[in-house]
Amino acid sequence: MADFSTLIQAWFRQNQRNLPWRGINDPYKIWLSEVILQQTRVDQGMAYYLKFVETFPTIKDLANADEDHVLNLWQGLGYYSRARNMHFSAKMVANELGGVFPSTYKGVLSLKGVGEYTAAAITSIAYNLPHAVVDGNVYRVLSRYLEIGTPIDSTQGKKEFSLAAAEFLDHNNPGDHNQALMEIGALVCLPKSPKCNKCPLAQSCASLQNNSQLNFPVKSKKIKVVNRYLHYLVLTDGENTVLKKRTGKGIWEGLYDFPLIEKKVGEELTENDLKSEDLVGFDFDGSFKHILSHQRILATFWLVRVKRIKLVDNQIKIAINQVEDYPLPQLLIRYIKESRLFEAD
DNA sequence: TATACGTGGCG
DNA sequence: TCGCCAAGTAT
Repeated sequence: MADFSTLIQAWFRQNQRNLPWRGINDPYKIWLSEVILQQTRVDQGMAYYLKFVETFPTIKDLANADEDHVLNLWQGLGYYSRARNMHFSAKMVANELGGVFPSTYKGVLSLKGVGEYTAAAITSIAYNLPHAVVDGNVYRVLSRYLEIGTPIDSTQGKKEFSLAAAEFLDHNNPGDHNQALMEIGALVCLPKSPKCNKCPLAQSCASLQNNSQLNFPVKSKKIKVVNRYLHYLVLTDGENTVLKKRTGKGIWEGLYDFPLIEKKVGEELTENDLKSEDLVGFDFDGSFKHILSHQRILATFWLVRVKRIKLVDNQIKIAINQVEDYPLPQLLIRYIKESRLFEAD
């Protein structure tokens, strides 16, 4: 009987998707694709990859870009630290490594935003180095194939799955092996309804034999969701509106939004929250529920009319038809699309 | 080690 | 509607 890696690679040759980052060995583009695909589906990331490659064809182009430009291209994809870290690392490669992308596992791992998974993916695919990837797909395939019940979000689990993945690795073709395993996870060994009748590992899969597929992988931690109540102040003097860059450590760091006031449950916005002698009046202008991984945001938008806009801190004033120049959270993009205030001319 | 970090699709 | 999931990393 053919061994594990032979089976998955034969399947991969026949069934892999035709993706723009396949069949290349430019470490920069492979790096970009891997970062985009962190916690992100191919369908969602594809357009972003194409945009990035077109706008920044080389790591040097990315290094020379403004952060706002990079974040603007990333707008709508989420997990914006990926873009900030990649930009930071590109500048580091350009300025401190002579523009040469690192060629060892440790060197790649040292880049900001690159962890064990991404370092293994880049070095195995671009350089044919024997490092096994362990991602969500690998956890799912291997936990079912071997019926490993150790929680994948535990230290012990990470250790066990890394060991198992390394034992199966084809040292002659680590890149193809890694991509084949992940592709099976993405196309066949699905979380809810695995297509075991199409799986190249069906003959030897423990979960298929015992019909235990849906019991794996095991996770121990549960996500708890908290509610947040954000009141956005859309300050306008009839022509311009105030935008503010988010510099704090929290969500949407580096993106722009309106000045906002956060309230507790049941608390309402009052005129005291606005306190401007130039205040003409304010009106409710819409309310959105925005679901995030760990929080449920209830956003209320207030159209605040003032005689003239006075800027404070690092606020900037924008013409109402120029919001597209700034990277914004998806929540605000949705609001702007639905609000009459930002209609172009 | 536990938590924060986005968005969109699916059953 | 809601919880889970999707090629993880930083702190």
